[in-house]
Amino acid sequence: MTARTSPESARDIPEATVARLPVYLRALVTLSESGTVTCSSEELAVAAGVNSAKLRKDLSYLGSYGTRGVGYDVDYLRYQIAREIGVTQDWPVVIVGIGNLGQALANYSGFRSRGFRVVALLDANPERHDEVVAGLDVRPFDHLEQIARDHAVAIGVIATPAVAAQDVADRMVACGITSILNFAPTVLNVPDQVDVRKVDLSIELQILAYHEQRKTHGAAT
Amino acid sequence: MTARTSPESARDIPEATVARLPVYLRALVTLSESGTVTCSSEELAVAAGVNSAKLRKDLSYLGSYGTRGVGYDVDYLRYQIAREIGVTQDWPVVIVGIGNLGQALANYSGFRSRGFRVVALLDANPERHDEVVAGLDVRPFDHLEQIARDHAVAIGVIATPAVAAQDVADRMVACGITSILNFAPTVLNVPDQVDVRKVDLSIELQILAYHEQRKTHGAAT
DNA sequence: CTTTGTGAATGCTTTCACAGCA
DNA sequence: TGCTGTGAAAGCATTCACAAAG
Repeated sequence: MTARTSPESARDIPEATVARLPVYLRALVTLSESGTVTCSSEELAVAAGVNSAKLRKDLSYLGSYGTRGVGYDVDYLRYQIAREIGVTQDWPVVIVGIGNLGQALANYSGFRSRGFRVVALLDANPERHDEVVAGLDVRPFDHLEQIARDHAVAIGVIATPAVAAQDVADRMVACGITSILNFAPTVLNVPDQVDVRKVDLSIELQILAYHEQRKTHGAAT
Repeated sequence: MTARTSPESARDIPEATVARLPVYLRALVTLSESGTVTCSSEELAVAAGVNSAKLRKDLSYLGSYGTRGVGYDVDYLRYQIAREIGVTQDWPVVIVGIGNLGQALANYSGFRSRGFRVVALLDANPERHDEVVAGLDVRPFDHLEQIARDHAVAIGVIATPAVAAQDVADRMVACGITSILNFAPTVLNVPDQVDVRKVDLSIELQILAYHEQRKTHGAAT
């Protein structure tokens, strides 16, 4: 029953809205870079691929950042959303499992430009410890504890094979990491206070296959 | 009560359920490989990381494949779900954009083992056309039309930079591809009959960052 | 007159709780 | 008895439609 004397963004934002805020932020960055100063909810909605009623409802959870009859100031709204998400600061991140996918993640420039900094790459396989990926040494998994402490890492990325993922998650949790992005195709068991998000490439394809099957089934002409 | 003479999988399955079927399938494969013959909804739910009421409700949309008092036959249910999703057949897939991520996807063994076959790798950059990735030649993007026709490709994967993604999507649609998995951080505009699913790595991290920010803020005890 | 912000209505999803069957 | 399958209830999310504000 935490009595929060809340500073101001204590409104609780629905999960569905939280998941869309980064999309709005991306659209705003694009608009800003193209020199757009002001935009209506309709324009931003199109850029973000949602409908404008939903966009306005989502933004209303953050506060009243628009002007009636005019729209939103692109840079102002961009800042407010970035602040709400928490990407005005930089988040240190470790990636564990430097196979093909781990390397791709390490090289992904989109992280750095969006508030994340990869501080270490770890792999259990000693043969990889020679390598340098994306300008970082690949280090032994055992270094996790020290790295997590030194850099105050709160977010970990798991890109190992499925069998290793639970062990890695356990070790991350033991090191005080409380947010995990899991690319391994397995369910992770973690304590309640730890957030896990999963990205499963083949699950996404399977969802597409389901709908595809339905299409070719029904109409054919 | 519905008197269904219907061809059999004509029930319409809620989208939220469709998205979980691949997770159940994966859990069933694991159970099957570990020699489990029968499992209760509770056991399967734990393996899939959901609660058992949700699992049973989800399965009820497919039909009555369990036995009261006993549970589910692992292999039988596994087959029924695979059939419902449409992964008893093989789906030919093309990957466009063979950078770090595209290479990782091309090498990902989880596709082949789960009903998908990568039939071609395409890239617009001529410098890449020498390379062989995952046993496949990297071919010019212009070959898309012919490849799509020859292999009856229905599913395309976009792993290009954001600026190229819409063009690639347009070309895919023109070639008759009706399902797209998009890894580029941009919104795609496609006709209604085309399904798009997106995977955005930095959006996932941003969602974690939002919750992380809340944790370190509020309670400490 | 334009466009936001938001109650109210609608539509989905999850959870409950128990009847029905093995 | 034990566990599935499912109506009914509760909880979320989206959409509507309009009052309020500039």
